[in-house]
Amino acid sequence: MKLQPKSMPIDVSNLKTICSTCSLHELCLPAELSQSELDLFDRVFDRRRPVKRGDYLYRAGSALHSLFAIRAGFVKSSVMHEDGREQVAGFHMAGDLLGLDGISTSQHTCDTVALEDSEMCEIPFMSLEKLSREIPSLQHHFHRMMSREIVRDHGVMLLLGSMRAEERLAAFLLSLSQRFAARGYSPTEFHLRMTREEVGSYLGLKLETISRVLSRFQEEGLIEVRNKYIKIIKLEDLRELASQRGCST
Amino acid sequence: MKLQPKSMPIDVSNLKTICSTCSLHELCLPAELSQSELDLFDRVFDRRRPVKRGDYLYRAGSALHSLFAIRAGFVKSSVMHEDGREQVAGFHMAGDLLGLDGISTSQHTCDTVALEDSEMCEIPFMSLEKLSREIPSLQHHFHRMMSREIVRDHGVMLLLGSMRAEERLAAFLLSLSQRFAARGYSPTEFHLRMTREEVGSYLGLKLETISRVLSRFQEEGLIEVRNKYIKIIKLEDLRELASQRGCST
DNA sequence: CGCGCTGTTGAAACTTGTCAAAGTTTGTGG
DNA sequence: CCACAAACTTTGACAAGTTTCAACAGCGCG
Repeated sequence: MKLQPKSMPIDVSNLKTICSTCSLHELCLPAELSQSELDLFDRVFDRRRPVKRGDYLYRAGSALHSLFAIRAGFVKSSVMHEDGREQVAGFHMAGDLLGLDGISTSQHTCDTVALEDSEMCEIPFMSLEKLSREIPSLQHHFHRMMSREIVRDHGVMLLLGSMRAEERLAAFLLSLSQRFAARGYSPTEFHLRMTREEVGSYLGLKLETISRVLSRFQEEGLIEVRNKYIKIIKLEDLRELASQRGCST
Repeated sequence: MKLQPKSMPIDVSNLKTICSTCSLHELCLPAELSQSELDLFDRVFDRRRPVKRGDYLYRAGSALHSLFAIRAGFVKSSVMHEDGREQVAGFHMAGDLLGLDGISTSQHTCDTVALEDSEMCEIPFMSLEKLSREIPSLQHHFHRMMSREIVRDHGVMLLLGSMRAEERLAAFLLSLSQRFAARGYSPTEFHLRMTREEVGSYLGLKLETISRVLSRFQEEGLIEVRNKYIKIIKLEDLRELASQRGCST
């Protein structure tokens, strides 16, 4: 049995940096730009930055300089309690835009760390604002991405506020499945990049509960679990469990 | 004993519509604009719209036309489950900007309804985008307001994900207190505009739990409760209960 | 090859939800 | 302006779901 998901459809090492050739540009900030706009965009944002597992993109309290678009990899952002407890605020993958929390006060309010070796496009925020004054479709798309973040957060609030453990985990798995699918990976087989504890933090549950519910799902034949490997067997049943109450990780 | 909070510091009936004379413009979208920019802003956005208690500003699924800045009043927004359950996503008061969720897909994703007679400034979104291309400080302030919404949502996620009922309610009361104070009302005496059920929905708790915790707070002398009237007696103790884990309603 | 981190599982404790009943306030129509 | 109905709130007893504590197993990195 094959335990690894399909190999990555993007060969990072061969990619040119610029957006116009990036296979993500449909998902990412320059979506909807015309070729000439894209060229302009490229001229302004040509920074590419690899980050290793465990590297922080930014930390709560640090000044906002740039937003980061994920070119490849997997990232977690979390807010800290004063007492040291961590609440995971989101998991992010290729095409997602990070750092929006920092615009409000020009200081980041959460920590963002790579859960696997990743590659970012760094987008100086001042430049983005300037350029988006010149390119209306860029401006609009940026607004949509911020708004999408708000909608996503509402989904999480819904999940945390009114779903039981099983429902939360089902919604979480479905959300991952959809997001992987949108990026060309298998929607039914994938590796979790995060620990049970991080999943639990995100879903407002303890790691033991995550472990138990995953085991129960497996007993019921909904999924197959082996460590971080997940195979979704009965997608429809999972969907029913989550009651379609959309959550978008 | 006086059970009513101070009368409103803003006499709505005497206000002119335009932002330049609005006592909220420090809190609201045109914050940071110069006088000439403000005049320009006024020329574009002079719509003022009263809404009665129970009126919807917009509903999930409806097209985004305008954002709404609250001039006066109190508003609730909520997302609906398919099964009919409601999750309150936020409570909003004077100076808050509503409708940001609709930018993502040009369709609103939540319902927004007035909890008391209120007055809105309607801001056509297309015009806002256009104007913010011309006025960088407006553009930047708009971005900050969207970002603030994201930060606020993270605070709620933290609250829902890792605080117990008492902590959640303490944080909620403190947040209301701060927001009233910022608008010139008493930070220690106010009327809740929403029902226990709505508070519960927002905090991920049942209405009975809200009622019980409020009673317990009263027994412990932290607050005085009479129906919707709340008087905070031991602000510091409440703060400690909430562990300062900031939530911004 | 072993130590540490991660994950699994069980039993007991705790928090919150559910159900039910009664009291209170608010709004409406006469 | 009163009366009644509807909506909201409080409180208790009990049930359910989740966490806590603890022990142990497995995997992976050095």
